[in-house]
This record gives sequence, C-alpha cells and structure tokens, in this order.
Amino acid sequence: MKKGQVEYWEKKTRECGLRLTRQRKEILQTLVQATGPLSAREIFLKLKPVSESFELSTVYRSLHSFMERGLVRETDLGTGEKKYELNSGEHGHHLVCVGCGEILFLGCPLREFEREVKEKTRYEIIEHRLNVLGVCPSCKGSE
Amino acid sequence: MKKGQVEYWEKKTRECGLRLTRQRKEILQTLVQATGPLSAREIFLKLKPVSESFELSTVYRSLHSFMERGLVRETDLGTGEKKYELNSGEHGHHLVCVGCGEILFLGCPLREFEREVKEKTRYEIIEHRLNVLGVCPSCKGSE
DNA sequence: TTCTTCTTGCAAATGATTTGCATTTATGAG
DNA sequence: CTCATAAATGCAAATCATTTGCAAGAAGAA
Ligand SMILES: [Mn+2]
Ligand SMILES: [Mn+2]
Ligand SMILES: [Zn+2]
Ligand SMILES: [Zn+2]
Repeated sequence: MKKGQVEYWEKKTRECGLRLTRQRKEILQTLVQATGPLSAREIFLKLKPVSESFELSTVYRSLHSFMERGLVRETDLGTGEKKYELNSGEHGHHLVCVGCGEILFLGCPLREFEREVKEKTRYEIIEHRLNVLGVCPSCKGSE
Repeated sequence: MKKGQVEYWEKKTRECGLRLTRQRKEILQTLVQATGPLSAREIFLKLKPVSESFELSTVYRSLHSFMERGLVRETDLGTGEKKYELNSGEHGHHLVCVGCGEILFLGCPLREFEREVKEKTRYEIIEHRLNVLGVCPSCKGSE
C-alpha cells in the first residue's frame, strides 16, 4: 500500500490510535488528491458540498490530531492561512506563485548551512523554515 | 549621521514625507535600542510606562507607515506575533532560540540556490524567507 | 449489542491585527 | 508667530484565522 492511496493513510490513522471517522476519511482523501498543501478552509470548502455535515472546526481538530502523530505537516507560506499536507517524509520547501497561488515543492539546500550555523553560534539547531515567493511562467505571461 | 542613532531615522522619516510625532520618535528610539526584532506589543509595553499616552493601534499604524517607506522590515518568526526591525539594508535571516526567544542575525546562504530555482522552474523569484529555530547555549545548559 | 471513550457540531471565545470616526497635532504658508 | 489643513492619534469596535467548551453522536473493543 502506497502513500498515494487513501488506504495507506487510513491504516496509519488507525495505527496511531486515532478513530477513522467519516470526516477524517474525507479529509485524507482530499489531501491525497491535492497537488499541493491546502488550508483548513480549502479542505472545508471542497468537502462541504459533497459531505453530509461538516464543520471547519472539525477540519482543524483533525489536522491537529494528524500532525501530533506525524501524518500531516503544517506550513506557513505567508498567505494568511496555514497550509497542510500529508507528511511524505521527505524534507523540503515550497515555491509559491504570488499570482495564482500555485505551489511547487523544492528540495533543501541548507544541510551544510545548518552545520555552519551550529558551529558558529553554538546553538542546537531544531529546524529551519524556508519558502520562496515568485511568479510562475503562466502568470508572468498574463500581466 | 549613522544608522545606530535615532536622529538618522528621524531624518529619514521626515524625508519620506511622514510627520515626526512624539509616538513615532519613541517607536524609533525603541527600535534603535533593540538588540533584535520586536513585536508591536513588545514596543507598546516598553513605551506605555514611560510615555504619556500610547495606543497599540498607533504602534501598528506607525510600523506600517515605516514599512511602506522601507524604513522598517517585518518578519514572521512563527512566534505568534510578527516582529519588526529597522531596515539595515543588509539582507539576511534569523536564528531564534525557542527557549528564551533570543534572536541572532544570520547571513544569507541562498544566492546560488535562488538562481538554480529560477532556472529549473522558470519562475521569476521575488523573495525568499528563511528562519532557523534552535536552543541557545544558555538555554541548553539550564534544562 | 453494549459500554466506554473519542469525535463532532455548534456556538462562543481568543488573540493578533485592522479600521472608523471624532479629536488632536505636526508642519508649511502667510 | 498664528493659522489652516492634512495627517496622525485615541478609543472602541470590527476582522479573520484559529481554538475551545460542552452536550450529543459515533467508533471500536469486548
Ligand atoms: Mn530545508
Ligand atoms: Mn536570504
Ligand atoms: Zn502563477
Ligand atoms: Zn535561549
């Protein structure tokens, strides 16, 4: 069972001791289908029409449960709302188009830098957060 | 007149067409003395005892005026409140101690990376945001 | 099926930041 | 220096994302 399938995440959910509710299934489904990180409200808006009943607060609560167990990652891309994505396990960063909001995944160029910072400052490094803002080719064209 | 002196920033304020009010002087003074970026509320709390009357909303409004003119920079260090600092002109990033909140300035290791991203993605790069979280030596000691 | 515990819906609270509006103040002209 | 005017402030209320309390509902173990 692969990370691209809902079943994978549903199993993980159970394994973490979380109950697999209809709402959580639908949230996971939405995240699996997504091409990039989504905000709680984006998830909510995708589901409300399809789903019997659904609360935004439930989305937030589910995402937090998922985060606590490491199933989901949260990113603040400076777009007002925090974004959430399934935790693929591979560390990286995001390139955001300020025009259309498209989000591309970027690898991490900071392994060496982190070592230098640790050495120079004597801080224990916990994590780093990087994101890049730009304009995608398509948005560049249509100005 | 140097960037370490309030007078420098007071002059700049005027040159930008902004009026130099008592409140703005005090905000600039606070920022000049600061050893790192401060939140609007931190500035407010430093000034309230000393100053005749002062509103948090005034701090926010002043900071925004300063930002529009490039006198002040805003950073989101993920600490809940946005932080503000005088715009030294030199681009860089921050290392934040999750223990005591100490903030160190870091240089930018991403010039080359930005070029690569531009080439690979064909995005026009506008800016990047990076900050590093860690534990300072002093906080490491006292656990 | 039953029982227990975890989740949800719903509404109200929170916390940072912003805004409307009447009043005050900085600044430039006279 | 005095005055007029636009800009800035105080104060209170509004926003907006996110969180929380609580009663009712639904998973899942037995
Ligand atoms: Mn990285
Ligand atoms: Mn940089
Ligand atoms: Zn775009
Ligand atoms: Zn510290």
